[in-house]
Amino acid sequence: MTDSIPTEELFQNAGVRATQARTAIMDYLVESGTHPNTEELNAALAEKGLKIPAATLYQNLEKLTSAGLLIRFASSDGQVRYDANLAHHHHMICTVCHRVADIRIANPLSSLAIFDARTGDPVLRWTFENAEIELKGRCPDCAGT
Amino acid sequence: MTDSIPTEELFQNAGVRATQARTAIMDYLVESGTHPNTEELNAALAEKGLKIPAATLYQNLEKLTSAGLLIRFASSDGQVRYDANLAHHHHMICTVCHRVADIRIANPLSSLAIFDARTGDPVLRWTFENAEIELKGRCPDCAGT
DNA sequence: GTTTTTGCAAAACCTTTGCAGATGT
DNA sequence: ACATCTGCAAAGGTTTTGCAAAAAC
Repeated sequence: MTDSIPTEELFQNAGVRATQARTAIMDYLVESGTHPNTEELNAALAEKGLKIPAATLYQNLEKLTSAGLLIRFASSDGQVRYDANLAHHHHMICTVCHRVADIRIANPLSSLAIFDARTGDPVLRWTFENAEIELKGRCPDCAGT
Repeated sequence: MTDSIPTEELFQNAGVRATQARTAIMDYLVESGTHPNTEELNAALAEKGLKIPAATLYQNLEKLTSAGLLIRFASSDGQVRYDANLAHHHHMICTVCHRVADIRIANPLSSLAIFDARTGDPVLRWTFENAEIELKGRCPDCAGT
């Protein structure tokens, strides 16, 4: 785990101005470690007393994403989500409480036994670049229920 | 590979009427083995001379999905896509030509070495249900370029 | 003949854009 | 002071809804 760099400094290094809305968005994503969509993000900030207009929110998310301070991705349900964890990682999603945990999978891609789903033949002639893996299951709190 | 069941029969078993648009959608997805979004699907059917209004297309995709004849999923770019391959499988996407291949991964979930991306600790206390894996790389045709 | 589906038009929804005033550097 | 950002209003694109005519069973 890396030491956290102050948000101000992050913004300065990236050439992005430190405005109230922007700082709040970034801080929330870093501190909560969550992966909200715009609606969830807006709700979370509203609870903290910060109402950000839709246009401003979208503009900031675009800015922070293109500046490389956030990652934008889509979960398998199609929701566009934002993530302050820039290191390559995967997600594990609780099917009960929908908690999302960031995970690292140590197995190398080359250890995967990949077959063509139609023919059953091994898939040999592709070159692999990366994988996005979404695991679903029950988190410790929900596993017992 | 299972033998293909006639579309008419599939519809009858699922209690879904066999209309022209619906049959064309289903046949196209089965025959092409592709995973189009609505726009691509509409374009493909238009090329075959079948122009389906947006409302009808959406209604049919919803009907076929809820009847269990199609699977709806979102690729990591956020596009909602439809798939007539009902067997559990994953996708491998060419980063050059965007071809999508259906793949099966033989390794059991339990063989994955999963660590918490924040703490580095092994993730032990979750129960796993399934995984959605999207591999990216280059297909045989594009690997050489 | 009854129920479902089509396909038009309208509505709802999410995201982007234009721009004047406010804010950050 | 200058460039950027905010936030309102308006536009754009996609998906859903209402409903009368058409088609399927």
